[in-house]
Amino acid sequence: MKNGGRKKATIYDLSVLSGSSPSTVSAVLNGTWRKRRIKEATAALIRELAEKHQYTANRQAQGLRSSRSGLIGLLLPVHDNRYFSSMAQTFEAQVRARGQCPIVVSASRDPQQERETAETLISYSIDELFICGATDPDGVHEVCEKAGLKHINIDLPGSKVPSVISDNYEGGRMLTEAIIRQFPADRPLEAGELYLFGGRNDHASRERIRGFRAVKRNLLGGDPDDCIQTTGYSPNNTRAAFEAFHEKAGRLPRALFVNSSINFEGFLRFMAGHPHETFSDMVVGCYDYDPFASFLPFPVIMIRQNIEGMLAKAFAVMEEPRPAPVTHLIRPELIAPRTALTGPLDALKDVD
Amino acid sequence: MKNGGRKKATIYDLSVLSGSSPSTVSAVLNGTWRKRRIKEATAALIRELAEKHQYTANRQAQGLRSSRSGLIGLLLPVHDNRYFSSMAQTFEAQVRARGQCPIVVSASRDPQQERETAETLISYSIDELFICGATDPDGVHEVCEKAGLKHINIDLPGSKVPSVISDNYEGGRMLTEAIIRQFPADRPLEAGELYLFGGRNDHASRERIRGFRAVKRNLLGGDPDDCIQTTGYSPNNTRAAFEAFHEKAGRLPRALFVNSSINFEGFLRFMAGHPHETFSDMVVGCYDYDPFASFLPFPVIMIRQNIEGMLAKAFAVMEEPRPAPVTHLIRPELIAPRTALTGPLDALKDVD
DNA sequence: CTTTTTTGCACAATCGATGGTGCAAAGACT
DNA sequence: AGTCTTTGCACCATCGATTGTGCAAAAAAG
Repeated sequence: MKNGGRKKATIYDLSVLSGSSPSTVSAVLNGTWRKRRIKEATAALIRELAEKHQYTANRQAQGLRSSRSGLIGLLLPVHDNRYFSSMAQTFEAQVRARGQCPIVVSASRDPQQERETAETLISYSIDELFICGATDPDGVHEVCEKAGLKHINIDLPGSKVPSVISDNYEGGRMLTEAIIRQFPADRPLEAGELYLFGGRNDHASRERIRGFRAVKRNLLGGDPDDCIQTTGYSPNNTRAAFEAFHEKAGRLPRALFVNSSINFEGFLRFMAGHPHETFSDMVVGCYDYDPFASFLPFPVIMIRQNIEGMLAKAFAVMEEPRPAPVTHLIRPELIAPRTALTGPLDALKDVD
Repeated sequence: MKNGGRKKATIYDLSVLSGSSPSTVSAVLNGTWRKRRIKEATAALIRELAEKHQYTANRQAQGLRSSRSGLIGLLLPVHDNRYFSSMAQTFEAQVRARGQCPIVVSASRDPQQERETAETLISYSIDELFICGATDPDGVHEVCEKAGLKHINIDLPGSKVPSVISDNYEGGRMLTEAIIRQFPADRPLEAGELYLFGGRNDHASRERIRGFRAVKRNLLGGDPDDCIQTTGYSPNNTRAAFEAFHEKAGRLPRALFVNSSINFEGFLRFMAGHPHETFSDMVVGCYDYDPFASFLPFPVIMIRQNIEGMLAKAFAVMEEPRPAPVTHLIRPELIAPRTALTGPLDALKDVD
């Protein structure tokens, strides 16, 4: 142990050791030293000492002085879901690439928790906030606005700042069409056999449903309201809806459009209580991609939202000086059954 | 907009407004005011003003003064995986319940990135660090130790501080036995038909393999080395191992023990290139639980690690004054095929 | 009406880094 | 040698909250 091994070195420590003033040390270590006409030799000495004593700047002190922290926040509904956790993974990589520190938190889709979480992040002087899948983006906006914090919406749009979201209408169309086309010409799907389950009254669900209805009407004709069951996002409510349907109709629809992978988990819970045969001839489309879901015992067509695309766009928009509060749509991708895509995990090197 | 709507109020602002000194305001707002014998009326006035002006403390300033930040870190290998994202979700809840702010970051299973990430967190003066699934826990330990940061290992053990991990040996035994018992008595599994794929030379893999061998030897007899294929954690390497096996043997083993859900993703990639029939009579056991994986077209027996249990234990150990650097084992749970468990998501209320 | 005690609070130093300002020493120029 | 520049750096206030210390005014005791 070269140094005391205990407390972290500060610019004051280096100042004493180098015989320079703290401000000189600071300038050398934060890169502004040329502007301050510090001699190359002085700088070299200080850098060497910093290295030797493993100096790292105290970010709290830096942040206090500059009212910036180097932290970039991502506010998620939940972590444990492939869509959002991929979002977190990709976000981290992009923030790191910009030399800042990502901080990812979830707020449970609860408007109040969303606002409180934003407040907390603000108290740490985060520099920017990406609001992903928020139930009340404009509520979070208020909080950010008041603190002068730059922010942007992802996945679900707000009205006060720019939003970057999945093209849910187009995705809903693609998925619906793929479901219908999955059936053979000699026994085609009929209008009463295609149901949508899941989602609630948020922008994403509404747009997906709009796409669903448009294509369904076009290809199959009629579309009575009971073909659409908005169950909310809770797996258990979704399961209950399937149970109720099955109870009443004596069977499941031949084809399902499931609003999200979280709703799909509700379907799994239903599956657990029913034998294989119940699902043997059905086709399921799910808005969201999960590799394991793609290999279930019936054809599962999935929509993979373009997470990298959305985040890249969001970062780009963030850099604009005064971006207009418009909504940018990013096209998602249709994934055929039994497809295992590569993901952020593949970027890792696998040491042994 | 009642206040200026721009900058955040500070204790100095409230000091002017209330006619008290900044230190009095500070004491009132951080709860130490009784100790300082501040009058009830004064405190009430200040609280009222704070409320009115939506005062929130600047955590950077607080942290600078106290060299604590209220941040509790969780260092993960990756986000986008159900096991680790559930870990993140549960961690968040536990930290929030303690009135602190969770900060979750990933370090890609790369020893150097692990250390650098820890350094970064330290520069923000985090108060505690939970090191989960680190490739080099003792390396991270060095960094924490030097900064005087309390820390603990989860999921993979280190030797310098306490560790709380899954009982991988017992889990490996349970899973192996369940796989073997899944086969009917009239056509039992034979020794040469049970293979283990995935994992590498880390503690978890070694213990699982040890459990696998013990049970296999006991129930089926012999266990040649080629029944164990440690492919690392990369999905693509895992896939390649399956391809190679299939190429050589002309078929897959009847039974598989897959080391983790990430390795299972490698198996999915293999599956994508082969027809259904290839898997029709096989049984797969996977160390990790994923709800979708549980419903694949063949029996999938899974191990659900007790995440809540591990974290609860870890928090408990953290509170001990000088905990011994021992490893605490938490028993995982065997999950039968076609099981959809509830998870952290179910704690959310689903508003509409 | 003093002396002692208690109450209620203000003052000022401090945490570590930053950046504006000022000033001595060295060099350039007349 | 005297004036003007340039170089190289030190000094000090500042960011917002915390905390040890000190000291008036009020209350209690004598």
